[in-house]
Amino acid sequence: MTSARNPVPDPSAIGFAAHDHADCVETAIAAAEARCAAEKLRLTPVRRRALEILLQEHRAMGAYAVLEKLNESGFGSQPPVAYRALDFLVAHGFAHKVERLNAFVACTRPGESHAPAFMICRICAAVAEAGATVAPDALGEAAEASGFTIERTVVEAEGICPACSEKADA
Amino acid sequence: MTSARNPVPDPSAIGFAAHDHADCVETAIAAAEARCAAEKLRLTPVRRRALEILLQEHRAMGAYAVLEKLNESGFGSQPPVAYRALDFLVAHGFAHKVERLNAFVACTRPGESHAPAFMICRICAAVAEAGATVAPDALGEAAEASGFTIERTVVEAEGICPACSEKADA
DNA sequence: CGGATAGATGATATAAGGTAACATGACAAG
DNA sequence: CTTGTCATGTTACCTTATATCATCTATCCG
Repeated sequence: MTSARNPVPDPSAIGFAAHDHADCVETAIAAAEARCAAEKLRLTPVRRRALEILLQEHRAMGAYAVLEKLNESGFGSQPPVAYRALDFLVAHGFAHKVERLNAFVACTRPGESHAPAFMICRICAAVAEAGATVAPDALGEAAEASGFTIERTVVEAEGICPACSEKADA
Repeated sequence: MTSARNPVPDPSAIGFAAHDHADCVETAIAAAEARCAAEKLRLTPVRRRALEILLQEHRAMGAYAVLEKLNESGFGSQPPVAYRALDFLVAHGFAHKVERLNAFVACTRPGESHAPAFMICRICAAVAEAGATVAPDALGEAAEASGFTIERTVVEAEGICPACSEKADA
């Protein structure tokens, strides 16, 4: 489904800007290890590999795509394997789920407090995580007024990324 | 899936507050008809019925639940029937998709400009559409800075609704 | 009127996403 | 060493979503 909309996803799809990619994978893994050690979380082989996969691909991936890669690395090939690993990563802020795409991305700001906001290209499915917290105050007020307790907020903007925008002009 | 999480959804689930429901269905349908006439949109029987269904149920419904109801009304029973009708409603702002639940709700503010924001109860799956526009400025700025063109923004807050909150206290 | 075109519907088939439930294995605490 | 907890693996299955092709209907235009 995602892949149908996105036959040739831009492999450098995150952030809409060039960056030193090789480096960021290692850094992120190291950071994750440190944090898991500190918080007594268990970054098991499957989970670690799942995070590596998301970091390496560096774009939104469906659970089944992750599963396939996990399987290539010698882990189980059944859906729950991937979903459990991804659930762990999401639960602890190492990754996010992009609801709009039913897909997952590695978090680009490990450690920071989390109300992730995404910009999703409708054409190439590239995903960028926006900077600092972006959650709307107005929503908090509305929630308070009605007695609703917010635990998590998801913000996803759909539109056109710079690259596809240029192509359209041409 | 939704129904597994939500075996007994609160039937008066929208807005977290009592309201005159019988009335609002008719009003909304009439408004939709008027707008379709004005904008030369075709509110065909299937589409109209789909909107009625969403309005009557007055909560987030999966496409297949809508399909079932459509079928009871004498329309086709295959998925595309429901998805097409729902796509039309969403495209023109008569309904919204709640990404988090893979479900659809009738819009509670027909006519107003749309950057819908939802509050979703993690326990009973009730959904409330927040009032006025709630889209975060910070995101707009981030987008502009990176050259991303926003076309639509989705805001979904997960948490606990007043009713479930009370139950938890007891 | 009559044909062309565009949009809507119907039906078939299949892809993709997601979970429940149960069995096994690793490991630390008592 | 055994009990409890958490992670993994596997089976089976359910839900959500789309592609595709055929048909129908309305509208526009000559």
